[in-house]
Amino acid sequence: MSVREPGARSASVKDVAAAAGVSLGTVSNVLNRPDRVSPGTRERVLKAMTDLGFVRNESARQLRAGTSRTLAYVMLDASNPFFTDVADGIDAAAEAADLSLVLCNSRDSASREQSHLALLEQQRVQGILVTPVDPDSPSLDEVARRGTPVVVVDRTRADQSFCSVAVDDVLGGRLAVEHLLDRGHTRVAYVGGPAHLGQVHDRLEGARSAWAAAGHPEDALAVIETSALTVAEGREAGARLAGIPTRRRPTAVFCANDLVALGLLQHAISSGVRVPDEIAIVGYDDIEFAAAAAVPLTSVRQPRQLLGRTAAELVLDEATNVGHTHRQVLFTPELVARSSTLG
Amino acid sequence: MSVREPGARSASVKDVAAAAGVSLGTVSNVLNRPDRVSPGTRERVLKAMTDLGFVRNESARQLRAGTSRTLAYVMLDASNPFFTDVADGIDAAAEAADLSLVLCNSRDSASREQSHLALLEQQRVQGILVTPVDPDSPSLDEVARRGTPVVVVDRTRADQSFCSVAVDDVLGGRLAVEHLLDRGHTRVAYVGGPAHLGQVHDRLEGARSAWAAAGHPEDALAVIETSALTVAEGREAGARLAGIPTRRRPTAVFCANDLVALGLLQHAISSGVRVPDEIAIVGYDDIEFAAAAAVPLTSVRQPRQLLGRTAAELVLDEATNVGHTHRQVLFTPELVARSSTLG
DNA sequence: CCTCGGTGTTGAAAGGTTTCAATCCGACGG
DNA sequence: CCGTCGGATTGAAACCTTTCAACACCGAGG
Repeated sequence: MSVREPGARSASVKDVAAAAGVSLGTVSNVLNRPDRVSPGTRERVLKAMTDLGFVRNESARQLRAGTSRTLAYVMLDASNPFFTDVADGIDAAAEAADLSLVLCNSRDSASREQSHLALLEQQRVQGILVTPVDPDSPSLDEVARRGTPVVVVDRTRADQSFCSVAVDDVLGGRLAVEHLLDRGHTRVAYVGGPAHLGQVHDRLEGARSAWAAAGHPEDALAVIETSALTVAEGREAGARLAGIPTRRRPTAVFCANDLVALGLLQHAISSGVRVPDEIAIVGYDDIEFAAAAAVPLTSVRQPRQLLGRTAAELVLDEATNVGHTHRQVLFTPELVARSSTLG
Repeated sequence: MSVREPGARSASVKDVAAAAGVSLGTVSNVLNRPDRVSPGTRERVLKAMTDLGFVRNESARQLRAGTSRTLAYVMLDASNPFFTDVADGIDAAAEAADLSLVLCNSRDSASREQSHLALLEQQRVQGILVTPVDPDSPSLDEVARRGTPVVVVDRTRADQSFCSVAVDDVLGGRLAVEHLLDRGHTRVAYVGGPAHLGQVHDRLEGARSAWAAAGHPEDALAVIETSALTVAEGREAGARLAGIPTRRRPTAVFCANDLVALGLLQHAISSGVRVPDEIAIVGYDDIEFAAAAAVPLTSVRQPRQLLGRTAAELVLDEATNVGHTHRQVLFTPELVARSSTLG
C-alpha cells in the first residue's frame, strides 16, 4: 500500500510475470485475450497486477501497435459556449466509436495552436479536429500531408485540401435581416468585427443581399465594427449606438454573435432603452445564454452538436477508409425568434 | 509532396539517417542536442526530415525517456464557464512550466471520468488535476497510490490523501447572507440543489450561520431545492417563488450558483417582477455572464484562474519534489455587489 | 502403445527513440 | 613525423508491450 516516490519506476509486465510465476507473454494475454488463459493463471496474474500497482504503459503499447485510441479537438476559445457545445458533439461521436477525446485550447493564439498540433501529431492521434485561428495557415496542410487526418470545424477554405464542416453564414445573415424586414424595420445596423474574420464577413454579406433584395439602397445598412466578438465589445457598441440621434438611429441591430448581442442588450436595458420597442436585437449562434437572457434573444441557430458529430465522423472516415475523399459539409442555420424582436 | 495513405508507415529516424547518409545517433543529436552536430550535417539531416515528412514518434520518445511533457485536467462540465476559467488558470501555469495541457470532459458522468483517468494514467502524464463527480471515489486514491500525482480542484475531502484547492464555501454563504441582511432583508430564500453536493451544502451552512448570528430563527430561512445547478432549474425555481403569496414571499434570494441565479432573474423579469425592488438576487461564482446580465448580478466571486494556477503548481511540486507533502489550499471568496441587490 | 488435436504457455523479435561509451579524424604541439 | 587532444560521429543497448510461431501437455481415438 505504499506510495511510490516521484521518479520511481513503475511495475512492468515483466515484474508482474515474475511475481505470478508465468512468462510475460502470458501476462500480455491476460491483458489482451483473457479467454486464452486458464482461469487459475488468470487470477494469479490479476492478483500480481493489483499487488504491484501495475499500470499498462500506453507508450509502449502504442509503439508496438502503431495506433492510438484518441481523437483531439483543438478549440479556438474554450470560454465561448459555442465551442464547448461543438466539443460535446464530437465527444458523442468519439464515444460511439470507442475513442477518447482530448481537448486543447489555443485561446486565440496561433503559436499555442501550433504547438498543440505538433504534439498531437507526434502522439499519432487518430485524427485532429481544429477550429483554427487562421484557416489558411499552411501548417494545417503540412500536418495533413504528413498523414494525420485533419478536419476544419466551423471554418472553410477556398481550396478543398481537407474536410471541413461549417454553417452557411451568408444564409444566416440573410435570415436575420429578412426577419427584421418582415417586422417592418427600415433602419438596421450590423455589429461585428474584426472584418477580416470569415464569419463576420459572410454574415454581413448575407445581410446586405437580403437588404438589397428588399429594394433598400445598399449603403443604408449601417455597419458598426467591433474589435472582437465579446460581451464587452457589445456594450461598447451599444454606447456608440446610443450616441446616434433618435431620428437616424437604427431601430434594429443584427449582431455577429450572441456575446456581442448580449453586451448590446445589457447596455440598452441599463440605459433605459426598451427592447424590442425602441431597438430590436438579433444575435448569432443561439448559445444557451441567449434564450436565458433577460430579454430572450432572437438568434440564428447553428446546429452545434451536429457540427461536432459530423466533423468527428469525417475524420474517422479519413483515418480508416482508404478510399476517402475530402468533403466540405455546409449546414443550414435557422432563425429562432424570441422576445428581443417580437415585442 | 504526396499524401500518405491511411495505415502507411511514417518515416523514422532510421529512414532519415539513411537519406542523409549519417547514423541514427546523429539524427537524434540533431533533434536533442543540435549544438553537438556540425552545421553541415545538421543541414543535411534537417533537409532529409522535411523531405520525408518526418514526425518524431512521441510514444517511442516517451518510452525511452520515461517522462511526458503534459498535464491533464479532467473537468466536470466544460459548458460551465466557471470550469473553463479554472482551466485557463491551469493553462497559464502549465505554459510557464513548459508543459502542455490537455482537457478531458467527464460531463458529469463517473464512468467517463473513470476512463479518462485510466487513459491518462497509462499515458504517464506528469500529473492529473480533476474536479471529480464524487470527491470520495476510491479510484482517485488508487491513481495517486500507483504514482501519478493527483490534485483535486474545487472540491475537498475529509482525509488529506491528496492536495486540493478549493474556496471557502461556508464563508461565501455567510458573505452573501450578511450582504442581504445589511440591505435590510428579513425574508430570504436559499435556492440550490441537489443537497448532497458539497458546495450546495456548505453554502447553505454559511448562509444559516449568518442568519442565526443576526438573531433570526434558523428555520425562517427558506430553502428551495433544485435538482441541478442549471439555468433551466433557476427558471423553475423562479416560478415556484412566484407562487408564494406576496406577503410571505422572500424579498431576497441567494442562489447556489450563477446559472441558477440567471434563470431566476430571467423568470422574474419576464413576469414583470422588478429586480431588486421586489426581489433581490445574489449568485455565486461571478462568471462573466453574471456581470453582463440584464440586471448585473451581485455574486460571490471565486478566484477562478488562481484556483487553477495553484492547483497546477501543487501537482508540479508533487511530480518533481521528493519531499512533497500534501496541502489543502482554501481560498477566500469575495462578494461583488451589483444592481441585482443594490437598487 | 502411438498419434492426433486441442488447449495453455513460452520465448524471441519487433517497434522508434535516446543515451553513452567507443571510435574516428583532423589539427596541433612537440 | 609522431602523439595527443577535442570535437564529430557511430553502434549497440535499453525502454515496455504485443505478436506469433513453436512447444508442452493431456486426453481421446485408433
